Amino acid sequence: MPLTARVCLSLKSTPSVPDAKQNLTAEAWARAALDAMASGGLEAVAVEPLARRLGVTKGSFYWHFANREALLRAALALWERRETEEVLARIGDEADPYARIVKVFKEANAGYRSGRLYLAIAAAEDHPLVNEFVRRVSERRMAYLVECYEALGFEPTRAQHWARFAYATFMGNLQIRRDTPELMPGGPQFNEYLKLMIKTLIPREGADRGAEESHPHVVPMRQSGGGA
Amino acid sequence: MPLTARVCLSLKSTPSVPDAKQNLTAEAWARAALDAMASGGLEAVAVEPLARRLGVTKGSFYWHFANREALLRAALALWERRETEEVLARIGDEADPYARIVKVFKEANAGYRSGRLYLAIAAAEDHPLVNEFVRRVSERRMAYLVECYEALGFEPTRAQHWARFAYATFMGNLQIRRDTPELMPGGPQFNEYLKLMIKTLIPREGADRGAEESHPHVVPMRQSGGGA
DNA sequence: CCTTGCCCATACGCAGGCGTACGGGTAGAG
DNA sequence: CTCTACCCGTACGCCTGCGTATGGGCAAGG
Repeated sequence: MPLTARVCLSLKSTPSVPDAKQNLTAEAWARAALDAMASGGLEAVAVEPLARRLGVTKGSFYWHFANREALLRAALALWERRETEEVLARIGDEADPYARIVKVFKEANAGYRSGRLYLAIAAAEDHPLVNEFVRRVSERRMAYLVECYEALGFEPTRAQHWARFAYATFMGNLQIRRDTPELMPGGPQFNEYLKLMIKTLIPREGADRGAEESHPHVVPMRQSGGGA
Repeated sequence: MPLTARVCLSLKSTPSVPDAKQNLTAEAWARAALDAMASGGLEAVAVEPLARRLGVTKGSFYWHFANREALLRAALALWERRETEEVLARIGDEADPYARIVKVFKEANAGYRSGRLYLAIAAAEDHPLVNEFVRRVSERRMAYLVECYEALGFEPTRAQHWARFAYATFMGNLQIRRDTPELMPGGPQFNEYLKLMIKTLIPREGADRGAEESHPHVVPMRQSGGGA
């Protein structure tokens, strides 16, 4: 009954066209698991519902994975890979630390889908495996922000404070957008809100006032051992 | 076998002493449900595990509640009551809006238990019943903050922006403390962090600079015709 | 003592998810 | 054509949680 157009694609390239009913890959299961997670949390990553959604049965699943935890591990690994790759791909080539933080901000407030997924995964921090991945991703994000603030001329401690402050604001905005979207404005109001946060969370050392529209490049301070 | 010390306490007073094995009340079930929720999320609110934890069987539960959803409703109602009561009790008598926001901040960053519970409940926004309660609580909190910022002299739109900003920071700090507690400093470092957020999130209209240690009371502006 | 009402234990059927055993079908190699 | 490896369907047992039916213990009231 199945079409059986044997392709057997490796893990490095996404099929891009699911082609109705090809043979499933482990990554297809992992992607479906992430989708389910974004929708219904960790508990939604169940073998039989996923199999139904993919149009197959458990027989397929237990061929690719040893058990449910293996699927979770694969899904979380895929998520971690996406996070780091996307972040590095979109804002990694930006030299100016100010513009980097701004980009992070706009990405964080624009990509609702990835934010929702993050909240869903983070909500299951009880699970030790999940906790491990969440820790790595969060610490990496924070470290990136700390670097940005240090490149702006802040000493390490204050850079950590500002980075934590900014990261907390990202996360909180995600929560607000998910739980009470009517409290998050749209259109020009949102742009005002965004500008307020950016202006507030990226202060210039010593002087807070001046330059509302233009964000002049700040000369990074030498910080003892390493340059920015 | 049970001690059977008939007391039959009403819903308005907590027993204060569980006394080993009294007859359970509906509120005792609701409190247990909130505890389970804070630990394991919405899925942890299961009848049989809760019964085991309370030392009884399902027979007790289905005497007090019609079904699981009724327990959820009672638990969420208890949560909402606690939230509003506690907030109003602790910072309701403060006249100065600046001090009110500061108190909100310190409470939000101090009470980790209630924050964890909030995150656990908010993580189940899929559930329509949960969503309803989360919306009410969040909107009430936001409205309170908006009032504070308006009392500080901000026009409504900017007051909403600042309130949302501050609220997002609260929520984000909760997330950070839960997911990556090692990124949240303790002791004097935390006080520095707190002071930075307070100083940044409660600006004085027009002038951002000045008064690092002393926070002078700002005269609230009349906002009939629109201030700022 | 007996009745009534409150609170709970026991036992059952049902549904859904996990993991396993086993068989079948297809494609490619020979 | 046959054999083999790969991928998946089917069927089963197990566990856990939901909801119900039913009975029983205990205290208060008569």
